[in-house]
Amino acid sequence: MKSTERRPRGRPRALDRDEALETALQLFWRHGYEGTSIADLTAAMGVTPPSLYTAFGSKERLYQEALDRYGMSYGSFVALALAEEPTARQAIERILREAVAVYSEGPAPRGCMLASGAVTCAPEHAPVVADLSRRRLATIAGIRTRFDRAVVEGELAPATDTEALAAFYAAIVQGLSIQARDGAGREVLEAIAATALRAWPGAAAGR
Amino acid sequence: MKSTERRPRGRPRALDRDEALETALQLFWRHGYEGTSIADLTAAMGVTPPSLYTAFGSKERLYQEALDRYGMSYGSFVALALAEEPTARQAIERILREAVAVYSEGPAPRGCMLASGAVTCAPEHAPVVADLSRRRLATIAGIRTRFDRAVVEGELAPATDTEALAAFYAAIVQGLSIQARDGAGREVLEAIAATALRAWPGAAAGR
DNA sequence: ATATTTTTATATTGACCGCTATGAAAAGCA
DNA sequence: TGCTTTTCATAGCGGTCAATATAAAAATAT
Repeated sequence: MKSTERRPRGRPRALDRDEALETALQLFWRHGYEGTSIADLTAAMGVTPPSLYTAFGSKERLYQEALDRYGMSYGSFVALALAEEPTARQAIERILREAVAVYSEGPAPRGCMLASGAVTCAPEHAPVVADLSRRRLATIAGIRTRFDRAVVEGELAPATDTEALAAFYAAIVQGLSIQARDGAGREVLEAIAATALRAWPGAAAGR
Repeated sequence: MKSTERRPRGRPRALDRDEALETALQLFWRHGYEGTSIADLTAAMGVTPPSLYTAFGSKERLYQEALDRYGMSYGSFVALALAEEPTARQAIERILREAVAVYSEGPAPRGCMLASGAVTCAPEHAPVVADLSRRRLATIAGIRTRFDRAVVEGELAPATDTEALAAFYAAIVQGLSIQARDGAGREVLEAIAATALRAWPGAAAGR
């Protein structure tokens, strides 16, 4: 019996916090931080501004929570691949494969929420840009750490510039994100990924 | 003698159109379309709104003119490299080299104005996004055309997927742009470019 | 029943958005 | 010296921005 969950004191909230956060994620993903207004958010959630503010505090904090949620759902494939795949090479292959799938999904492709979110914006929103930048750098650092492990395990040569290699594959993912939003076909995106794998250390280049 | 230039009838304009356009280019480059307000623009130009509107029509048209100017100045190196370099390979090398230099320039790196300009934004500004997308696609098409020529000239194998190869190097440039804005050092950016060249058809991959 | 607590909706807040109506200022033309 | 033409600065247009003051509504607690 779950009767241990006592109802709190006041009026029960009509807003499903989890559902509302998913709605915010979708809007921010498609239109970015500056391109999504509080009015857009409340209309899509079916609530009024005060409900949104008591639940999430501010637009900026709501955006950060949406980014967290993205990292634990649509964007989780990167960390999962790095942790689960037996080799760094296989991890990168899976990351590129899944990036193509996620970024080109739906009638209006959305790319990567981190890469396409808020690269440029007004000076007063600099904290948002800095936060996004930090998240992108953290992703690259994660890839690099996996490459360092591959060096220790003998998969990659000791002289490998793991920082540069991680930055390279991150650049590919960022390029995939932009071109997906530009409407590039899945075949083109897959071809970009395949070409990027030709740069893998020691790999034989194709024709 | 250049006396053939008759002064027009009315009050002479205090606004130097060329100088004002360069100012707009810089602001739009740093802060994007939505992140730059008319007030920002007029303040930086040292004029009042009516002067800006008589000279450029609207914010959207000013942005387009700024993009045109970018393509003929800071961004011209792509078309120049494609036209001037004797081989496609040398053209790509030069594009990557100059992209690193231009994107990481200055105290606050600006990346590529086309790649970082307005990937996501409010639905009402969809025409701006579409215009930028069109310019990015045109750049890729230009690279692809150069690659097709390289196939005809025997530099690249007839079976080369020139569309995919062009999209790949465009993705690298887009990734360079984002990471430059994120503060990546010049060495990292150069290493990304060097890694990308390892994917060149027939090239021997490094360690 | 009454009090307490929390969330809700209504209605605004001041600031800023892109843009423009109005009329004065500055030039050439007669 | 007018008269015409064009650009200029002042001031403000309606609209939207993110965020809130206020108070009614809806639950538990006493």
